[in-house]
Amino acid sequence: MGRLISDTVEDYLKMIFDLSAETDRVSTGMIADALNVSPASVTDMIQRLATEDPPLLDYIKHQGVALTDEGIKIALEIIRHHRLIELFLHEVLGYSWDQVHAEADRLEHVISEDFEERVAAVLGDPLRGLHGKPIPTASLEMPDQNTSYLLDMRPEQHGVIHSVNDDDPDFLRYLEAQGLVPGAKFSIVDFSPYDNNLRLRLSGQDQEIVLGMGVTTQVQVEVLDFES
Amino acid sequence: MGRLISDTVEDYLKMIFDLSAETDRVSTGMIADALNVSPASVTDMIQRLATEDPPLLDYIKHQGVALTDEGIKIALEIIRHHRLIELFLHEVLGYSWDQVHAEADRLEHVISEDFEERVAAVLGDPLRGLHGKPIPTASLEMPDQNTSYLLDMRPEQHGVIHSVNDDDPDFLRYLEAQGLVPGAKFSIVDFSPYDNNLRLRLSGQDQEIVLGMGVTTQVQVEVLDFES
DNA sequence: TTATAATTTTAGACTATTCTAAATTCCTGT
DNA sequence: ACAGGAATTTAGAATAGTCTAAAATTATAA
Ligand SMILES: [Mn+2]
Ligand SMILES: [Mn+2]
Ligand SMILES: [Mn+2]
Ligand SMILES: [Mn+2]
Repeated sequence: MGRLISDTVEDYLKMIFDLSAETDRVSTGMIADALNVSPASVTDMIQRLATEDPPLLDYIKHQGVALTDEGIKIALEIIRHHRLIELFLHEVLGYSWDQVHAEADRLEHVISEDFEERVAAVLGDPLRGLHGKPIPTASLEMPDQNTSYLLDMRPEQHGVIHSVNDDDPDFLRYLEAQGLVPGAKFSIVDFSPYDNNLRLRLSGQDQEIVLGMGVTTQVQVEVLDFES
Repeated sequence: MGRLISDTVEDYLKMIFDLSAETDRVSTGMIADALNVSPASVTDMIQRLATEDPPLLDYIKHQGVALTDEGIKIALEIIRHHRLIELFLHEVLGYSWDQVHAEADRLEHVISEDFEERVAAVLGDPLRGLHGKPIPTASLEMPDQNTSYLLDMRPEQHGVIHSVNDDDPDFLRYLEAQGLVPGAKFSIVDFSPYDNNLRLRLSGQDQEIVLGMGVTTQVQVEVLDFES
Protein backbone atom coordinates (compact mmCIF):
# COMPACT_ATOMS: atom_id res chain seq x y z
CA MET A 1 0.00 0.00 0.00
CA GLY A 2 1.05 3.49 -0.72
CA ARG A 3 3.46 3.41 -3.61
CA LEU A 4 4.23 6.83 -5.02
CA ILE A 5 2.81 6.95 -8.51
CA SER A 6 3.06 10.12 -10.56
CA ASP A 7 0.28 11.40 -12.80
CA THR A 8 2.48 10.59 -15.76
CA VAL A 9 2.91 6.97 -14.73
CA GLU A 10 -0.82 6.70 -14.12
CA ASP A 11 -1.48 7.92 -17.64
CA TYR A 12 0.99 5.44 -19.09
CA LEU A 13 -0.62 2.54 -17.23
CA LYS A 14 -4.14 3.63 -18.14
CA MET A 15 -3.21 3.93 -21.79
CA ILE A 16 -1.44 0.58 -21.83
CA PHE A 17 -4.53 -0.98 -20.29
CA ASP A 18 -6.70 0.50 -23.04
CA LEU A 19 -4.31 -0.59 -25.77
CA SER A 20 -4.21 -4.09 -24.29
CA ALA A 21 -7.79 -4.59 -25.38
CA GLU A 22 -6.44 -4.81 -28.91
CA THR A 23 -3.17 -6.68 -28.61
CA ASP A 24 -1.76 -8.97 -26.00
CA ARG A 25 1.54 -7.13 -25.92
CA VAL A 26 1.59 -3.39 -26.47
CA SER A 27 4.42 -1.97 -28.55
CA THR A 28 6.58 1.04 -27.83
CA GLY A 29 5.28 2.74 -30.95
CA MET A 30 1.63 2.32 -30.04
CA ILE A 31 2.18 3.90 -26.67
CA ALA A 32 4.22 6.73 -28.17
CA ASP A 33 1.45 7.50 -30.66
CA ALA A 34 -1.31 7.29 -28.09
CA LEU A 35 0.42 9.51 -25.55
CA ASN A 36 2.04 11.86 -28.04
CA VAL A 37 5.55 11.38 -26.80
CA SER A 38 8.63 10.12 -28.61
CA PRO A 39 9.35 6.38 -28.81
CA ALA A 40 12.58 7.04 -26.92
CA SER A 41 10.64 8.46 -23.99
CA VAL A 42 8.40 5.41 -23.97
CA THR A 43 11.31 3.00 -23.95
CA ASP A 44 12.74 4.87 -21.00
CA MET A 45 9.50 4.82 -19.08
CA ILE A 46 8.53 1.21 -19.71
CA GLN A 47 11.99 0.05 -18.70
CA ARG A 48 11.64 1.95 -15.49
CA LEU A 49 8.15 0.62 -14.76
CA ALA A 50 9.30 -2.92 -15.49
CA THR A 51 12.03 -2.64 -12.86
CA GLU A 52 9.97 -1.01 -10.11
CA ASP A 53 9.84 -2.76 -6.79
CA PRO A 54 6.77 -4.70 -7.63
CA PRO A 55 7.03 -4.42 -11.40
CA LEU A 56 4.12 -2.66 -13.02
CA LEU A 57 4.91 -3.96 -16.49
CA ASP A 58 6.26 -7.10 -18.02
CA TYR A 59 8.73 -5.91 -20.63
CA ILE A 60 10.61 -7.89 -23.25
CA LYS A 61 13.07 -5.94 -25.29
CA HIS A 62 11.76 -5.23 -28.79
CA GLN A 63 8.52 -7.03 -28.01
CA GLY A 64 6.54 -4.51 -26.07
CA VAL A 65 4.87 -4.73 -22.67
CA ALA A 66 1.97 -6.25 -20.78
CA LEU A 67 0.64 -4.97 -17.48
CA THR A 68 1.34 -6.99 -14.35
CA ASP A 69 -1.47 -7.54 -11.84
CA GLU A 70 -0.02 -4.66 -9.89
CA GLY A 71 -0.10 -2.47 -13.02
CA ILE A 72 -3.66 -3.50 -13.79
CA LYS A 73 -4.73 -2.51 -10.27
CA ILE A 74 -3.44 1.00 -10.73
CA ALA A 75 -4.90 1.31 -14.22
CA LEU A 76 -8.32 0.20 -13.00
CA GLU A 77 -8.22 2.61 -10.11
CA ILE A 78 -7.62 5.50 -12.49
CA ILE A 79 -10.18 4.27 -14.99
CA ARG A 80 -12.73 4.06 -12.19
CA HIS A 81 -11.91 7.61 -11.20
CA HIS A 82 -12.13 8.78 -14.79
CA ARG A 83 -15.54 7.27 -15.53
CA LEU A 84 -17.09 8.22 -12.22
CA ILE A 85 -15.89 11.79 -12.67
CA GLU A 86 -17.26 11.98 -16.22
CA LEU A 87 -20.67 10.86 -15.02
CA PHE A 88 -20.52 13.26 -12.09
CA LEU A 89 -19.62 16.21 -14.28
CA HIS A 90 -22.58 15.40 -16.51
CA GLU A 91 -25.15 14.65 -13.82
CA VAL A 92 -24.22 17.23 -11.22
CA LEU A 93 -22.58 20.04 -13.15
CA GLY A 94 -24.42 19.73 -16.43
CA TYR A 95 -21.45 19.06 -18.70
CA SER A 96 -22.35 17.65 -22.11
CA TRP A 97 -20.96 14.24 -23.00
CA ASP A 98 -18.31 15.68 -25.29
CA GLN A 99 -16.92 18.01 -22.62
CA VAL A 100 -16.36 15.62 -19.77
CA HIS A 101 -13.36 13.65 -20.98
CA ALA A 102 -10.72 16.38 -20.96
CA GLU A 103 -11.71 17.54 -17.49
CA ALA A 104 -11.78 13.98 -16.13
CA ASP A 105 -8.37 13.31 -17.58
CA ARG A 106 -6.88 15.80 -15.15
CA LEU A 107 -9.14 15.24 -12.15
CA GLU A 108 -8.69 11.46 -12.19
CA HIS A 109 -5.19 11.82 -10.74
CA VAL A 110 -5.89 14.06 -7.79
CA ILE A 111 -9.08 12.88 -6.15
CA SER A 112 -8.93 10.92 -2.89
CA GLU A 113 -10.51 7.56 -2.18
CA ASP A 114 -13.01 9.48 -0.10
CA PHE A 115 -13.95 11.63 -3.06
CA GLU A 116 -14.31 8.54 -5.23
CA GLU A 117 -16.62 6.92 -2.68
CA ARG A 118 -18.77 9.99 -2.22
CA VAL A 119 -19.18 10.52 -5.95
CA ALA A 120 -20.04 6.87 -6.46
CA ALA A 121 -22.64 7.14 -3.69
CA VAL A 122 -24.19 10.32 -5.13
CA LEU A 123 -24.45 8.62 -8.52
CA GLY A 124 -25.92 5.43 -7.03
CA ASP A 125 -22.92 3.21 -7.69
CA PRO A 126 -23.25 3.21 -11.46
CA LEU A 127 -22.04 0.22 -13.47
CA ARG A 128 -21.50 2.03 -16.76
CA GLY A 129 -19.93 5.36 -17.68
CA LEU A 130 -21.36 8.23 -19.71
CA HIS A 131 -20.06 6.75 -22.95
CA GLY A 132 -21.15 3.22 -22.16
CA LYS A 133 -17.93 1.72 -20.89
CA PRO A 134 -18.13 -0.35 -17.70
CA ILE A 135 -16.88 1.23 -14.49
CA PRO A 136 -14.51 -0.93 -12.46
CA THR A 137 -15.99 -1.73 -9.05
CA ALA A 138 -14.70 -0.27 -5.79
CA SER A 139 -12.71 -3.48 -5.33
CA LEU A 140 -11.28 -3.01 -8.82
CA GLU A 141 -13.01 -5.77 -10.70
CA MET A 142 -13.71 -4.88 -14.30
CA PRO A 143 -17.15 -6.25 -15.22
CA ASP A 144 -16.56 -8.15 -18.41
CA GLN A 145 -18.52 -7.13 -21.38
CA ASN A 146 -19.61 -9.15 -24.34
CA THR A 147 -19.05 -6.63 -27.08
CA SER A 148 -17.67 -6.39 -30.57
CA TYR A 149 -16.96 -3.57 -32.95
CA LEU A 150 -19.68 -2.12 -35.11
CA LEU A 151 -17.10 -2.57 -37.87
CA ASP A 152 -17.63 -6.34 -37.79
CA MET A 153 -21.41 -6.41 -38.12
CA ARG A 154 -23.13 -7.45 -41.34
CA PRO A 155 -26.55 -7.09 -42.97
CA GLU A 156 -29.48 -8.77 -41.21
CA GLN A 157 -27.82 -8.46 -37.84
CA HIS A 158 -29.36 -6.45 -35.02
CA GLY A 159 -27.52 -4.78 -32.20
CA VAL A 160 -27.38 -2.18 -29.45
CA ILE A 161 -24.76 0.49 -29.16
CA HIS A 162 -22.73 -0.48 -26.13
CA SER A 163 -20.11 2.24 -25.91
CA VAL A 164 -18.19 4.77 -27.92
CA ASN A 165 -14.67 6.17 -27.82
CA ASP A 166 -14.79 9.47 -26.06
CA ASP A 167 -11.57 11.31 -26.67
CA ASP A 168 -12.73 13.45 -29.59
CA PRO A 169 -15.43 16.01 -28.72
CA ASP A 170 -16.33 16.65 -32.36
CA PHE A 171 -16.83 12.96 -32.95
CA LEU A 172 -19.08 12.70 -29.88
CA ARG A 173 -21.24 15.61 -31.03
CA TYR A 174 -21.54 13.95 -34.42
CA LEU A 175 -22.61 10.67 -32.85
CA GLU A 176 -25.18 12.32 -30.66
CA ALA A 177 -26.64 14.19 -33.62
CA GLN A 178 -27.02 10.88 -35.44
CA GLY A 179 -28.61 9.20 -32.44
CA LEU A 180 -25.67 6.84 -32.08
CA VAL A 181 -25.66 6.75 -28.29
CA PRO A 182 -25.25 3.84 -25.88
CA GLY A 183 -28.50 1.90 -25.67
CA ALA A 184 -29.65 2.77 -29.19
CA LYS A 185 -30.88 -0.29 -31.12
CA PHE A 186 -30.28 -0.75 -34.81
CA SER A 187 -30.13 -3.21 -37.64
CA ILE A 188 -27.59 -3.48 -40.42
CA VAL A 189 -29.06 -2.87 -43.85
CA ASP A 190 -26.11 -3.00 -46.16
CA PHE A 191 -22.37 -3.52 -46.31
CA SER A 192 -19.91 -2.29 -48.97
CA PRO A 193 -16.91 -4.60 -49.02
CA TYR A 194 -14.54 -2.16 -50.74
CA ASP A 195 -14.79 0.77 -48.40
CA ASN A 196 -16.16 -1.12 -45.39
CA ASN A 197 -19.12 1.23 -45.24
CA LEU A 198 -22.09 0.03 -43.22
CA ARG A 199 -25.66 1.20 -43.83
CA LEU A 200 -27.86 0.85 -40.78
CA ARG A 201 -31.26 1.85 -39.47
CA LEU A 202 -31.78 2.94 -35.91
CA SER A 203 -34.91 1.44 -34.41
CA GLY A 204 -37.76 3.95 -34.41
CA GLN A 205 -36.19 6.01 -37.16
CA ASP A 206 -37.03 5.90 -40.82
CA GLN A 207 -33.84 7.25 -42.22
CA GLU A 208 -30.83 5.09 -42.75
CA ILE A 209 -27.31 6.22 -42.06
CA VAL A 210 -24.09 5.18 -43.71
CA LEU A 211 -20.99 4.90 -41.57
CA GLY A 212 -17.38 4.47 -42.64
CA MET A 213 -14.52 2.96 -40.74
CA GLY A 214 -13.78 6.28 -39.09
CA VAL A 215 -16.95 5.66 -37.15
CA THR A 216 -17.38 1.89 -37.06
CA THR A 217 -13.97 1.30 -35.50
CA GLN A 218 -14.86 3.69 -32.69
CA VAL A 219 -18.16 2.15 -31.64
CA GLN A 220 -18.62 -1.03 -29.62
CA VAL A 221 -21.87 -2.96 -29.90
CA GLU A 222 -23.72 -5.85 -28.40
CA VAL A 223 -25.09 -8.14 -31.09
CA LEU A 224 -28.70 -9.14 -30.46
CA ASP A 225 -30.05 -12.56 -31.36
CA PHE A 226 -33.49 -11.25 -32.23
CA GLU A 227 -34.94 -7.89 -33.13
CA SER A 228 -36.73 -6.20 -30.28
CA MET B 1 -3.10 34.90 -21.59
CA GLY B 2 -1.98 31.34 -21.43
CA ARG B 3 1.27 31.32 -19.53
CA LEU B 4 2.33 27.88 -18.42
CA ILE B 5 2.18 27.80 -14.65
CA SER B 6 2.97 24.60 -12.79
CA ASP B 7 1.07 23.44 -9.71
CA THR B 8 4.18 24.12 -7.69
CA VAL B 9 4.41 27.71 -8.85
CA GLU B 10 0.70 28.17 -8.13
CA ASP B 11 1.24 26.96 -4.58
CA TYR B 12 4.16 29.31 -4.09
CA LEU B 13 2.14 32.30 -5.32
CA LYS B 14 -0.88 31.37 -3.24
CA MET B 15 1.23 30.99 -0.13
CA ILE B 16 3.07 34.26 -0.73
CA PHE B 17 -0.30 35.97 -1.12
CA ASP B 18 -1.46 34.57 2.22
CA LEU B 19 1.78 35.53 3.95
CA SER B 20 1.53 39.04 2.48
CA ALA B 21 -1.43 39.69 4.74
CA GLU B 22 1.06 39.86 7.60
CA THR B 23 4.11 41.54 6.17
CA ASP B 24 4.65 43.78 3.23
CA ARG B 25 7.63 41.80 2.00
CA VAL B 26 7.69 38.06 2.52
CA SER B 27 10.99 36.48 3.52
CA THR B 28 12.63 33.40 2.11
CA GLY B 29 12.41 31.71 5.51
CA MET B 30 8.68 32.33 5.93
CA ILE B 31 7.97 30.75 2.58
CA ALA B 32 10.26 27.81 3.29
CA ASP B 33 8.50 27.15 6.61
CA ALA B 34 5.04 27.49 5.16
CA LEU B 35 5.71 25.26 2.17
CA ASN B 36 7.92 22.79 3.97
CA VAL B 37 10.82 23.11 1.60
CA SER B 38 14.38 24.24 2.23
CA PRO B 39 15.30 27.94 2.13
CA ALA B 40 17.66 27.12 -0.74
CA SER B 41 14.75 25.83 -2.81
CA VAL B 42 12.79 28.97 -2.08
CA THR B 43 15.63 31.23 -3.14
CA ASP B 44 15.86 29.29 -6.38
CA MET B 45 12.17 29.52 -7.05
CA ILE B 46 11.65 33.18 -6.17
CA GLN B 47 14.59 34.18 -8.33
CA ARG B 48 13.04 32.31 -11.19
CA LEU B 49 9.58 33.83 -10.67
CA ALA B 50 11.10 37.29 -10.44
CA THR B 51 12.74 36.90 -13.84
CA GLU B 52 9.77 35.38 -15.70
CA ASP B 53 8.59 37.19 -18.78
CA PRO B 54 6.09 39.26 -16.96
CA PRO B 55 7.64 38.94 -13.50
CA LEU B 56 5.38 37.31 -10.94
CA LEU B 57 7.40 38.54 -7.99
CA ASP B 58 9.31 41.61 -7.04
CA TYR B 59 12.50 40.29 -5.44
CA ILE B 60 15.24 42.15 -3.66
CA LYS B 61 18.17 40.06 -2.56
CA HIS B 62 18.10 39.40 1.17
CA GLN B 63 14.89 41.37 1.54
CA GLY B 64 12.24 38.95 0.43
CA VAL B 65 9.52 39.28 -2.18
CA ALA B 66 6.22 40.93 -2.96
CA LEU B 67 3.75 39.73 -5.59
CA THR B 68 3.44 41.75 -8.78
CA ASP B 69 -0.04 42.45 -10.16
CA GLU B 70 0.51 39.52 -12.46
CA GLY B 71 1.41 37.30 -9.49
CA ILE B 72 -1.61 38.50 -7.54
CA LYS B 73 -3.87 37.58 -10.45
CA ILE B 74 -2.67 34.01 -10.45
CA ALA B 75 -2.84 33.74 -6.67
CA LEU B 76 -6.42 35.02 -6.63
CA GLU B 77 -7.43 32.62 -9.36
CA ILE B 78 -6.17 29.69 -7.31
CA ILE B 79 -7.66 31.01 -4.09
CA ARG B 80 -11.01 31.35 -5.84
CA HIS B 81 -10.73 27.77 -7.02
CA HIS B 82 -9.77 26.60 -3.58
CA ARG B 83 -12.63 28.25 -1.73
CA LEU B 84 -15.28 27.37 -4.29
CA ILE B 85 -14.14 23.77 -4.25
CA GLU B 86 -14.21 23.61 -0.44
CA LEU B 87 -17.76 24.87 -0.41
CA PHE B 88 -18.75 22.50 -3.18
CA LEU B 89 -17.28 19.49 -1.41
CA HIS B 90 -19.25 20.41 1.68
CA GLU B 91 -22.55 21.28 0.04
CA VAL B 92 -22.70 18.69 -2.70
CA LEU B 93 -20.60 15.79 -1.44
CA GLY B 94 -21.18 16.14 2.27
CA TYR B 95 -17.60 16.69 3.37
CA SER B 96 -17.20 18.09 6.88
CA TRP B 97 -15.44 21.41 7.22
CA ASP B 98 -12.22 19.86 8.45
CA GLN B 99 -11.94 17.50 5.48
CA VAL B 100 -12.30 19.90 2.60
CA HIS B 101 -8.99 21.72 2.69
CA ALA B 102 -6.64 18.88 1.77
CA GLU B 103 -8.81 17.79 -1.14
CA ALA B 104 -9.20 21.36 -2.41
CA ASP B 105 -5.46 21.88 -2.21
CA ARG B 106 -5.01 19.36 -5.00
CA LEU B 107 -8.15 20.02 -7.05
CA GLU B 108 -7.55 23.78 -7.19
CA HIS B 109 -4.76 23.28 -9.76
CA VAL B 110 -6.55 21.08 -12.27
CA ILE B 111 -10.05 22.44 -12.73
CA SER B 112 -10.94 24.42 -15.85
CA GLU B 113 -12.52 27.85 -15.99
CA ASP B 114 -15.67 26.04 -17.07
CA PHE B 115 -15.62 23.91 -13.94
CA GLU B 116 -15.09 27.00 -11.82
CA GLU B 117 -18.06 28.73 -13.41
CA ARG B 118 -20.36 25.77 -13.08
CA VAL B 119 -19.48 25.22 -9.45
CA ALA B 120 -19.97 28.91 -8.69
CA ALA B 121 -23.36 28.75 -10.38
CA VAL B 122 -24.46 25.64 -8.48
CA LEU B 123 -23.47 27.32 -5.22
CA GLY B 124 -25.20 30.58 -6.14
CA ASP B 125 -22.09 32.69 -6.56
CA PRO B 126 -21.09 32.67 -2.91
CA LEU B 127 -19.12 35.57 -1.45
CA ARG B 128 -17.59 33.72 1.47
CA GLY B 129 -15.96 30.31 1.81
CA LEU B 130 -16.71 27.49 4.23
CA HIS B 131 -14.30 28.89 6.80
CA GLY B 132 -15.45 32.45 6.42
CA LYS B 133 -12.80 33.84 4.10
CA PRO B 134 -13.98 35.94 1.17
CA ILE B 135 -13.99 34.34 -2.26
CA PRO B 136 -12.36 36.41 -5.01
CA THR B 137 -14.88 37.30 -7.70
CA ALA B 138 -14.86 35.82 -11.18
CA SER B 139 -13.02 38.93 -12.35
CA LEU B 140 -10.51 38.39 -9.55
CA GLU B 141 -11.38 41.19 -7.22
CA MET B 142 -10.81 40.29 -3.59
CA PRO B 143 -13.64 41.80 -1.52
CA ASP B 144 -11.92 43.65 1.26
CA GLN B 145 -12.74 42.67 4.73
CA ASN B 146 -12.68 44.72 7.88
CA THR B 147 -11.33 42.16 10.27
CA SER B 148 -8.82 41.82 13.06
CA TYR B 149 -7.47 38.93 15.07
CA LEU B 150 -9.34 37.56 18.05
CA LEU B 151 -5.94 37.87 19.74
CA ASP B 152 -6.28 41.64 19.85
CA MET B 153 -9.72 41.89 21.44
CA ARG B 154 -10.14 42.95 25.05
CA PRO B 155 -12.82 42.72 27.79
CA GLU B 156 -16.10 44.54 27.17
CA GLN B 157 -15.73 44.20 23.39
CA HIS B 158 -18.23 42.31 21.30
CA GLY B 159 -17.56 40.60 18.01
CA VAL B 160 -18.51 38.04 15.39
CA ILE B 161 -16.26 35.25 14.24
CA HIS B 162 -15.37 36.17 10.67
CA SER B 163 -13.12 33.34 9.57
CA VAL B 164 -10.73 30.72 10.81
CA ASN B 165 -7.54 29.17 9.52
CA ASP B 166 -8.40 25.90 7.93
CA ASP B 167 -5.24 23.92 7.38
CA ASP B 168 -5.43 21.80 10.54
CA PRO B 169 -8.36 19.37 10.66
CA ASP B 170 -7.96 18.73 14.41
CA PHE B 171 -8.09 22.43 15.11
CA LEU B 172 -11.24 22.81 13.00
CA ARG B 173 -12.98 19.98 14.84
CA TYR B 174 -12.03 21.62 18.11
CA LEU B 175 -13.43 24.97 17.00
CA GLU B 176 -16.67 23.44 15.84
CA ALA B 177 -17.10 21.59 19.14
CA GLN B 178 -16.67 24.92 20.96
CA GLY B 179 -19.14 26.68 18.68
CA LEU B 180 -16.41 28.93 17.32
CA VAL B 181 -17.68 29.05 13.76
CA PRO B 182 -18.02 31.98 11.34
CA GLY B 183 -21.03 34.06 12.27
CA ALA B 184 -20.94 33.19 15.97
CA LYS B 185 -21.26 36.26 18.19
CA PHE B 186 -19.42 36.65 21.45
CA SER B 187 -18.18 39.06 24.04
CA ILE B 188 -14.84 39.19 25.78
CA VAL B 189 -15.04 38.61 29.51
CA ASP B 190 -11.46 38.59 30.62
CA PHE B 191 -7.88 38.94 29.46
CA SER B 192 -4.72 37.58 31.12
CA PRO B 193 -1.79 39.73 30.12
CA TYR B 194 0.93 37.17 30.91
CA ASP B 195 -0.26 34.27 28.81
CA ASN B 196 -2.50 36.28 26.48
CA ASN B 197 -5.45 34.06 27.36
CA LEU B 198 -8.87 35.43 26.52
CA ARG B 199 -12.05 34.40 28.32
CA LEU B 200 -15.15 34.88 26.24
CA ARG B 201 -18.84 34.05 26.19
CA LEU B 202 -20.62 33.03 23.02
CA SER B 203 -24.01 34.69 22.68
CA GLY B 204 -26.76 32.31 23.68
CA GLN B 205 -24.44 30.13 25.71
CA ASP B 206 -23.96 30.22 29.46
CA GLN B 207 -20.55 28.73 29.67
CA GLU B 208 -17.44 30.77 29.15
CA ILE B 209 -14.43 29.48 27.26
CA VAL B 210 -10.79 30.37 27.67
CA LEU B 211 -8.64 30.54 24.58
CA GLY B 212 -4.86 30.79 24.33
CA MET B 213 -2.77 32.21 21.54
CA GLY B 214 -2.78 28.87 19.75
CA VAL B 215 -6.42 29.66 19.03
CA THR B 216 -6.67 33.45 19.09
CA THR B 217 -4.00 33.91 16.43
CA GLN B 218 -5.91 31.59 14.12
CA VAL B 219 -9.29 33.28 14.27
CA GLN B 220 -10.30 36.50 12.52
CA VAL B 221 -13.15 38.57 13.90
CA GLU B 222 -15.27 41.55 13.13
CA VAL B 223 -15.52 43.85 16.11
CA LEU B 224 -19.07 45.03 16.78
CA ASP B 225 -19.88 48.48 18.08
CA PHE B 226 -22.86 47.31 20.09
CA GLU B 227 -24.04 44.04 21.46
CA SER B 228 -26.79 42.44 19.43
C1' DT C 1 31.77 48.51 17.19
C1' DT C 2 32.51 44.09 16.69
C1' DA C 3 31.78 39.23 17.37
C1' DT C 4 28.30 35.94 17.16
C1' DA C 5 24.05 34.31 15.52
C1' DA C 6 20.49 34.05 12.13
C1' DT C 7 19.21 34.30 7.51
C1' DT C 8 19.93 34.00 2.80
C1' DT C 9 22.33 32.74 -1.21
C1' DT C 10 25.40 29.87 -3.98
C1' DA C 11 27.40 25.55 -5.45
C1' DG C 12 26.86 21.07 -6.61
C1' DA C 13 24.04 17.19 -7.00
C1' DC C 14 19.88 14.17 -7.64
C1' DT C 15 15.25 12.49 -9.73
C1' DA C 16 11.55 12.62 -13.09
C1' DT C 17 10.33 13.44 -17.61
C1' DT C 18 11.07 14.69 -21.98
C1' DC C 19 13.66 15.45 -26.41
C1' DT C 20 16.85 14.57 -30.81
C1' DA C 21 20.22 11.98 -33.10
C1' DA C 22 22.65 7.83 -33.58
C1' DA C 23 23.00 2.91 -33.10
C1' DT C 24 20.87 -1.45 -33.07
C1' DT C 25 17.67 -5.01 -33.99
C1' DC C 26 13.83 -6.92 -36.31
C1' DC C 27 11.04 -7.83 -40.28
C1' DT C 28 9.84 -8.36 -45.08
C1' DG C 29 10.05 -9.11 -49.83
C1' DT C 30 12.67 -10.68 -53.33
C1' DA D 1 19.52 -15.46 -47.65
C1' DC D 2 19.87 -10.75 -47.33
C1' DA D 3 19.21 -5.71 -48.26
C1' DG D 4 16.41 -2.09 -47.00
C1' DG D 5 13.22 -0.11 -44.21
C1' DA D 6 10.75 0.09 -39.90
C1' DA D 7 10.80 -0.09 -35.14
C1' DT D 8 13.24 0.13 -31.01
C1' DT D 9 16.84 1.22 -27.99
C1' DT D 10 20.81 3.90 -26.44
C1' DA D 11 23.37 8.13 -25.77
C1' DG D 12 23.46 12.60 -24.56
C1' DA D 13 21.16 16.64 -23.19
C1' DA D 14 17.51 19.82 -21.36
C1' DT D 15 14.10 21.60 -17.70
C1' DA D 16 11.64 21.73 -13.25
C1' DG D 17 11.99 20.98 -8.70
C1' DT D 18 14.22 19.53 -4.83
C1' DC D 19 18.15 18.67 -1.45
C1' DT D 20 22.67 19.40 1.61
C1' DA D 21 26.70 21.82 2.66
C1' DA D 22 29.34 25.85 2.27
C1' DA D 23 29.74 30.80 1.61
C1' DA D 24 28.02 35.33 2.09
C1' DT D 25 25.26 38.71 4.12
C1' DT D 26 22.51 40.92 7.57
C1' DA D 27 20.93 41.46 12.27
C1' DT D 28 21.73 41.52 17.34
C1' DA D 29 23.41 42.67 21.28
C1' DA D 30 27.23 43.24 24.44
MN1 LIG E 1 -13.09 9.53 -20.97
MN1 LIG F 1 -4.99 11.65 -17.15
MN1 LIG G 1 -8.58 25.82 2.55
MN1 LIG H 1 -2.41 23.40 -3.79
